[in-house]
Amino acid sequence: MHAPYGLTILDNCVSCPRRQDHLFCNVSIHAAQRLNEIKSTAVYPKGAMLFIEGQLPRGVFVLCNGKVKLSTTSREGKTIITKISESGDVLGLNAIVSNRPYEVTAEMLEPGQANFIPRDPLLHFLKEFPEVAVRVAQQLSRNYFAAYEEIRTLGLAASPSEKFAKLLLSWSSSVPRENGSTQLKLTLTHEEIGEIIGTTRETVSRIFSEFRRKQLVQLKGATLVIRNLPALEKIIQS
Amino acid sequence: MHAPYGLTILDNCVSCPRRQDHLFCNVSIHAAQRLNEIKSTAVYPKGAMLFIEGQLPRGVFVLCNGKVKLSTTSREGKTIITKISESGDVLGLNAIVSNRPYEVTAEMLEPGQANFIPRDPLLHFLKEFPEVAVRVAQQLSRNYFAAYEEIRTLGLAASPSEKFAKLLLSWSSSVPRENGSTQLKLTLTHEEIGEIIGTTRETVSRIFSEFRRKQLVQLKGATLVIRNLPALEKIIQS
DNA sequence: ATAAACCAGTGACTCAGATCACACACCGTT
DNA sequence: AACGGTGTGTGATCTGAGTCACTGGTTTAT
Repeated sequence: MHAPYGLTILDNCVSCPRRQDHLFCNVSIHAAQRLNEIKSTAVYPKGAMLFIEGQLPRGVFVLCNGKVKLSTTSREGKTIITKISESGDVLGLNAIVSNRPYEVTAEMLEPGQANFIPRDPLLHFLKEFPEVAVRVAQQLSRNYFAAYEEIRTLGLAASPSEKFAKLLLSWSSSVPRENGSTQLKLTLTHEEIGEIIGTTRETVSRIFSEFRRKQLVQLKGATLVIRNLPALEKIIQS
Repeated sequence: MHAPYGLTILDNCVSCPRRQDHLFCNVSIHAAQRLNEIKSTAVYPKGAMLFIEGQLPRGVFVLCNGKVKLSTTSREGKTIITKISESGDVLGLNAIVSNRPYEVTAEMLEPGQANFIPRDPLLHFLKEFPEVAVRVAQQLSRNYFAAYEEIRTLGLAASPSEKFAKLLLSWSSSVPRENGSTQLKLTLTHEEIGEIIGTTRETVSRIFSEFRRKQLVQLKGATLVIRNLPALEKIIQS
């Protein structure tokens, strides 16, 4: 266990600019102390599985840094990625609240640190701090809306191009824009992008080529420059 | 207002066999009394809209009888049906909890009665009865899992045939089975079935024909007889 | 009773995207 | 340097399901 035990959830989060939004990173001092008692911190390597679809829920993971891929796989081996989680996200919450098996697999996309809170202490904690329980309910509701958005995308969006444009825009909205174009690190493979928007690797490759040809995006090494936001918006129009 | 005001939520639900499962139909006597004070009951005709996608949330509807179609529509006019709600379901809960616009449109598929609980009194009620609030959280979690199931169906299921088979099986699971075949009233049009499984009216028609040809199902008037459950299961296999 | 809507079924045609099959670039290993 | 592994780019081909068009049946309105 070479994890930095000196750090606490509070400590971790003090420096985080989005702390206010984070379910377990912005609670009363008493609640935070309690959380520190029941949590355990660990660093996970790239590729580590925090939990696997179908497992009985052991607890939740609060991601401190790094990215996590949430995915589900059919019997035939087809995989869809439902979300790329970032720091501050609470993983496995739905499974804990309703005591059902994890509905997704959570895999570290890059090395990172996470706090684990076991099921029973967590439920006990929520009874002790009802104000946090309310925020849990709101988080569940937010999860629902995210899932709902995905249903709309899968069920209503027409072509892979549209979905890809939508994905690029959702990425660009999380980074600052500078005179109409945004820049971001592209960490996913075409295969993974395909699993997000529900198409094949080849199709992603082709759409990508097409977007570059049309000067909508530009690729410099691993850095993706989105040069024409309006044109992407126009592709979506839904 | 020709609604049967004499009935209360409690009264309505006493005779309901699935009452135990229903969020607001199985609460303490005190909570029930409080609910009766803040609810109002009405009967809605077929085609009535309880609420519409995008509206600010006014409150929740507890469905007493009848069926309700929950759907969402894209700008281009394509519609998907996300759920057919039945008696006991609470509609609009997510919108109330997170105070966002209704994410779906709720339309009566057949005439029926519903209790309306306005937003503010409901939130107040939940503070007054935390044990009900916990059940609300669990209901939200259940809603999430239902949405998640839909994502899996839309994202992983391959062909319309598979999805239709899946739908038939989900229908058949809610009615008793008699020596391997189940019977149910078919109330939806092919168009609506298409909006559930994400395909066109014509394709539904063709798949339906195919299933009849293969003796998987049989149609007697508005009664659908599912004769070969195992074969349908085999079509899904995901 | 008749018209007007709506619903169901089926053929013919088309095309977007899945599938298959390569070629090539890049990177850490031995 | 040669190697296997992984990711990317693009042609060629195939096919499932969307679209269009029409028929006939059934329910609702006037």
